[in-house]
Amino acid sequence: MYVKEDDMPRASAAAAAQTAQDILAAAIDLFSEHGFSAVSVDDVARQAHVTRGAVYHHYNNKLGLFSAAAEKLQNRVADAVVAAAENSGEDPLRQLRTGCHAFLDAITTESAARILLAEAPTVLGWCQWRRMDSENSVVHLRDALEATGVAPHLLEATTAQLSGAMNEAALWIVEGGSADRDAAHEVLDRLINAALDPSTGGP
Amino acid sequence: MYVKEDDMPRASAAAAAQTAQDILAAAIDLFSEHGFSAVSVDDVARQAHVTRGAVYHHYNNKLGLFSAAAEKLQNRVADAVVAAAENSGEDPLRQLRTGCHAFLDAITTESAARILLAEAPTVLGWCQWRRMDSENSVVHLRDALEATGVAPHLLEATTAQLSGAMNEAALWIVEGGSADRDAAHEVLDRLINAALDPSTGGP
DNA sequence: TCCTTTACGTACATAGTGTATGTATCCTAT
DNA sequence: ATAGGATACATACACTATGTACGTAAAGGA
Repeated sequence: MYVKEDDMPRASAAAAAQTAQDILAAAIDLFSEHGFSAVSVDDVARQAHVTRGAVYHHYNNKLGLFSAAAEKLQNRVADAVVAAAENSGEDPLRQLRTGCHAFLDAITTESAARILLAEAPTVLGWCQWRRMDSENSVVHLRDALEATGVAPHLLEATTAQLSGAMNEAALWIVEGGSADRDAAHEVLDRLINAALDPSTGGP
Repeated sequence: MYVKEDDMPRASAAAAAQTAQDILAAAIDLFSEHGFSAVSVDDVARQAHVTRGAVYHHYNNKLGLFSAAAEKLQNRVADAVVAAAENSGEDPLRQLRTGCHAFLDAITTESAARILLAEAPTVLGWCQWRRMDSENSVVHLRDALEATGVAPHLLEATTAQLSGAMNEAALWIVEGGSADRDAAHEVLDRLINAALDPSTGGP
């Protein structure tokens, strides 16, 4: 026989939103620490002080839960990037630079790196991940590169490779220490310049 | 009751090696097409015309099977890269360039991209993957960058970000068409130059 | 106050992993 | 040559995790 721990009325609309939020927070916490497959829905439920039924009610399956977690983290990162870029003035090149460095800093904090960079592409599958990433994060990079005058036929390829470089740099920073962070930013500056300067192309 | 399809003596040493190879081939095929979690050990066993028992005998669990598959593909790619680099003469810069382009071409063929770039880091976990990748693939890039005179304090960061750029480029090529391939190679050349030329550093 | 909807909790069906066990064949030592 | 272990599988079973069907109680509008 199940007995409610707290006698607070859990079924009101506000309370329901709160439990959904609790579940999501627990999911982000556990997924970022142990990875998708090593975390069971029951684990998430326990950490959120609910049963699996509640999880399946708010998020229709385990993938939905993970997807929601990834989207939440992605929005946080994107917000930080956009805010930094907008605060850096009008020059598109300066905005690009600032945005890239802000991305590196934002994604290496609050355990976003593992979920967003390592697991999301695999767990969600490429099509869904690409769509999510394109709509939220990469699109800003693409637009910034376009604004600074990257050759149109290289725009997509440049976006992809610069994005890949930043993602790998982020994972490398997370794994290493803060000394690595400075080096990563320095190398990133070089790559940004290369992406912009046509004179450096070709052998 | 199970009846052997072929009456060939399956238990000899050579035959055992053959079935192990068959199982690995089936695993590579299925994992690359459907992904790790969507493929069951039973699926692999069926495709290799054995039972799950044989799979668990040769590879002690599902992760071991995947690990073996990844290692095999990685060796193939590494061989192609080394061969191309050695055929390109003595100049370390030319070797670096040739090797990078060879990597991009090798990893985008024979379905290595999905297993090695998308799934392996997640499935195997970062520590094991990093170790495997460092010992086989990234180490060549690192050595080549070192030979061309990259600043020591930026060597690791440069290796990571260039590697990340190439990996993302590979996934982008696989997803797109052959027109994308040319653009990817062109952008990659720019990034390589940037990694080498100190004058492009800083804002 | 009734009635539908929401928000959960519970029980079960199913699938997939790993392991224990059985058996036939190979290999080696005597 | 043969006995005895080791190898190469196949089979059966236990356990875990997912998802779903169902039950219940409270919320909120009619």
